Amino acid sequence: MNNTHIELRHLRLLQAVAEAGGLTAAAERLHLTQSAVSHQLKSLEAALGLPLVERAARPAQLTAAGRRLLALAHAALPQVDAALRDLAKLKDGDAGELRIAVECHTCYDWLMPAMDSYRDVWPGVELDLLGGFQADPIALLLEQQADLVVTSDPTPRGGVTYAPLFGFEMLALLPPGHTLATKKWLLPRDFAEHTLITYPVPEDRLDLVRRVLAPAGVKPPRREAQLTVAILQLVASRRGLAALPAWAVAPYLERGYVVARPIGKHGLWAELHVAVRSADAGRAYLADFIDTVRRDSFARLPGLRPAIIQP
Amino acid sequence: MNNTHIELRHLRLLQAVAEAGGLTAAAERLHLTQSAVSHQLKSLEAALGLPLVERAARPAQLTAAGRRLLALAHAALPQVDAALRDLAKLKDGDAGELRIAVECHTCYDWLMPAMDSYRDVWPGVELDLLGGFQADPIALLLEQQADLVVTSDPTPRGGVTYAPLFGFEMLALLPPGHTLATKKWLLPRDFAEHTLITYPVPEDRLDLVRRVLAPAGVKPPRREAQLTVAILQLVASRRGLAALPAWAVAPYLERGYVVARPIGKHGLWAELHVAVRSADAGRAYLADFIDTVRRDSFARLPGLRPAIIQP
DNA sequence: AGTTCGATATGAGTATTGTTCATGTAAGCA
DNA sequence: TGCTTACATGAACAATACTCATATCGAACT
Repeated sequence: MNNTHIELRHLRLLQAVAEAGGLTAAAERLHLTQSAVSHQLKSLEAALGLPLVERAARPAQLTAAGRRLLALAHAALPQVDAALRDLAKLKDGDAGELRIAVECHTCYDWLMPAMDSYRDVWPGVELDLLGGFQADPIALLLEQQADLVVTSDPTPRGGVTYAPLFGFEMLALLPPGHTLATKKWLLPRDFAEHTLITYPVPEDRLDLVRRVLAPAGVKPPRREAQLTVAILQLVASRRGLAALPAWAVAPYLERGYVVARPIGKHGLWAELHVAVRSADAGRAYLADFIDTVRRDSFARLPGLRPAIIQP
Repeated sequence: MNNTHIELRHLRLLQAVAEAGGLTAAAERLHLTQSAVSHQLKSLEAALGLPLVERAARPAQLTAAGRRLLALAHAALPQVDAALRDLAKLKDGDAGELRIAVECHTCYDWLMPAMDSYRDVWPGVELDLLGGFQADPIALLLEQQADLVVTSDPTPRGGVTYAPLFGFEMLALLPPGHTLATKKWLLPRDFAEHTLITYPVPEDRLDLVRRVLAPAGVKPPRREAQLTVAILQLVASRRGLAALPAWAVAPYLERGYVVARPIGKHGLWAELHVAVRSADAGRAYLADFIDTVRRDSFARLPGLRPAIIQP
């Protein structure tokens, strides 16, 4: 009689809709089509005899029934994950070594908290963060100096397996009150007359230069700074413009310290991936680290979207 | 990577296997074939890369991995049920009236505790137990005197909807040391020379008489008693034989007060069903009462099996 | 108003996966 | 050693989840 055939899939769906704020965005996160999400939600609502999502509102609002089911999802899904983790430990053991190399300056912002959550559930894994900027971190991987690399360039290489983390937007930063702040988004020529403030990395590693300015033939003067705060300080004091990931500047935007604009009409989007040795790809503690980072990032960082590029 | 596609279905399966003590028994409870259960379990084990059930042992033993997943099931499934109940309340309201009529003397044994658990989750429903033995309780249902009837006879009647509760075995009771106790099971003629002690109901309501003794032309003398303990006392003091549901006599068997034997090689099995007015069948508080009773009974009563008879 | 754009809905077709049916195999018990 | 009970297996079938292509809807902007 009360044969409501609800499944974990439905809970994950509802959670994704709530977190992503819409069916379409949820579909991307779940690696499904928008149609699949719509159909699935509809059939669930039909089975329950109750609407779960207020379709009109944006971002999509859950109904009272939807919120009750979401509460169930929040209670149950972590338990499921924990159980699967325990099973993985039963299978492969709960110890391991995980030396992480990062090729991106701002990545520490989200990597450190993610590592903290990870440590809680895999206390047996020895976590290490390799210091210093690495020119070719993938080499470290193959030389067994590192076990996991965070990179923005998932070009296939022998013996290396990539997994996508997320896509994020690079925002152009202007001092408050700057003339360009009147525009909704910036074009390559808007950078021409300004100094570009960047981390100390080669030009071909800068997405803004490589994918936007260079193709347009714009070559602004550059000035380098080591730290994110230093870059922001230089922008705020009108020494030039910069481009940083949305998540890295969100706190400064809130305080009005600098102003951000998309680069190009659709924005400049970049992605992060992790690389591991293919031989290690099956290890549970490694796979779960990647899951943890991804989950943690989507929960913590603003303006993420799923990665699209296939290695 | 860690894409273990586990679903609530799997948890319910594992719980059924653990409770029923075997794949075949679990299949019956889930209203599936044994084959389906075997396939499903196998695919789950393959997905996890771990065996969950020790097939050799009887009753089927869970492995460490199986026990971990079972723990998850015990934690998660009640939360799911609670959520579905809340949704049902959102949909249909949380109040109602539920007057229960019972046509079986021993049913109070399990009905009262089940009503107690039910009261906890549906405090808004007014529960009433109609007293006295009813000749035709279905009539009460149609006259709006009762809202739910427990019966062993689900013959279709207009305006009445039946739902199966469970099947149970009627055991013949002998005093300890009785000659018949040497047999593994009793045959109709074994009853011929003994007084049959029963509740005060017409003969055609006694399964033993109707389905076993009458067809064999055996007509033993009868003696009636109102209470279960009285019947047991009479058997123990060698005034005759009786037949009662296995669950009703289990505590007395443990203490060796009486001895029980199956009736016929395969035992005499009876079933209980509930009847509600078809107009009410959709009401959430009613449907959930039936679920509660069924769950509660299987958890509490020994030797149950799913009902087979279709109304 | 009309147009455009982003988001959701829908219907038909396909793919996947769950279930049954009909057997086969292994282990426990007279 | 047969008999019985429980589980496994493979092929056929059924259910259902997903995608593709397209329609509809609503808000924002001329």
